[in-house]
Amino acid sequence: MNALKDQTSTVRVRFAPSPTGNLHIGGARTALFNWMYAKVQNGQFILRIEDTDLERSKQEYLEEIMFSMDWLGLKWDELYKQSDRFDIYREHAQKLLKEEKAYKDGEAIVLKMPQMPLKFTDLIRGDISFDSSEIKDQVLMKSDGSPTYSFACVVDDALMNMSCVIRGEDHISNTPKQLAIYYSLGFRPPKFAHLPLIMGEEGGRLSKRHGAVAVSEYRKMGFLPEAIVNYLMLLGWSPGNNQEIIPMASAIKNFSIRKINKTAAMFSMEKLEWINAQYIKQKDTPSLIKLIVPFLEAQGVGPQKMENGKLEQIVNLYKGRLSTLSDFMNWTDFIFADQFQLPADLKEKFFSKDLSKEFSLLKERLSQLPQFETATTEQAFRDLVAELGIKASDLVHPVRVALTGKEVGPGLFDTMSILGKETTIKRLSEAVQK
RNA sequence: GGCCCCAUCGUCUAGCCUGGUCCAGGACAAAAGAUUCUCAGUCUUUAGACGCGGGUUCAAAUCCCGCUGGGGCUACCA
Repeated sequence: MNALKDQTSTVRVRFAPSPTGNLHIGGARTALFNWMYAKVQNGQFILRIEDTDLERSKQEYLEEIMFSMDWLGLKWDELYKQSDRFDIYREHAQKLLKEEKAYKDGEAIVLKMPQMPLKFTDLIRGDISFDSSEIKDQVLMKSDGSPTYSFACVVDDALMNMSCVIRGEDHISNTPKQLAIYYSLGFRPPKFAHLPLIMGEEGGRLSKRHGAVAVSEYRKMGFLPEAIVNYLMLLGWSPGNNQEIIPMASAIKNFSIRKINKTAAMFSMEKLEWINAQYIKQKDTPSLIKLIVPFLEAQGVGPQKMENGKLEQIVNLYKGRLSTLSDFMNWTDFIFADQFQLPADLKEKFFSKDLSKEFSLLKERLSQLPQFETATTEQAFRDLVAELGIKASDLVHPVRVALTGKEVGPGLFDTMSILGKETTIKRLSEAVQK
């Protein structure tokens, strides 16, 4: 009914990355919390590219950031680039100059720090105040005509009608400087919420020296976007019902900025992997296949090796043991490889004793089977070991090694069934003649 | 150094606002057992925390102060 009132009460939040690198996992979490907050409040989520540093900003990073956000499912309602808005910043700086709230220093325009209490109520931390006498005059426009971070940020947040600025804790100390800019410009500051930082496993802020930090790296490692998002939201927030695997719909339902905690959280690859494994197990096989195929292709596995029913059988068998999609490759390489080399250490461990008699008997029995499937191969195998008077496990392990080149893996008879009669027999022969 | 933020199991956290229901709950990791041809998975179980010191109070993980520890900022980077 009242358009103006509606306008001002609308929740508008933003994520403002700088395209000087790929989307960082910490940035992704900031984006996620902003996005969730917008969803809960039925507001808008804005993506603003802070590319005022012309030197370091790169188009490829910009594209990568948008791609990764999209991949994570964080869709934005509006998009801005600060490099398109230099005129606006210049105008506002000129205004401050005219009003003598700023002065020139060479070509640069510098804000006279007003002497006033610079305090705000952080939605997560409560009241925070600074003494403005401790803060020096702030450069607004650099000598090269580009705006500084704080200035562009304030002008944009004000002009874009942000209701709340949700960002990392590292910006707490920037807030008083920005508050001074808001007041000098005559703008009303938004609300602020400063998120706890994500730390690396050895402490300190999460950075490249701790391993992968870019969302794209996690994608390439075979993490699912749902799992990354799920893990990230658990860093500093909890739905409060002991739930760990949280579907987005229920996360949004339970989300509240008040429930975000203040403590920095250490990033744990192990927990991320566990969550990823849970999501993989939850997937139905056809969708999982779709996700795995690109990884197979990247390994040079041709489509002729991915026949419909076959791949489904394989994926079903290995689904429960995957932490990441790329794990699938490590488990199943022996299925897709034409050539098969038995690792020397395993050869030594399992075939120093002569097994040619057992192996040829097994080959004989297996080749006679009219139906080569899990149940029939197992029956044939068990009959044979009973006749030979040996323990099943005495033969199971060498046979697994012969077929897969690995000591561990799923049930032997499932493995045989996937390999098929021909390959199974061929590998049994090769193992004993080697 | 100055300013600012933070402090529950090894890690992520619930509880703290509105003190008693908490000899502190869950999850990851760890250990043990069950299942099985191995490993993984699954199920069951065990171990494991309120940083320290002062207050306030009949009562403190919860409120207050100090210390210690960790983190951030201190750029014409964002």
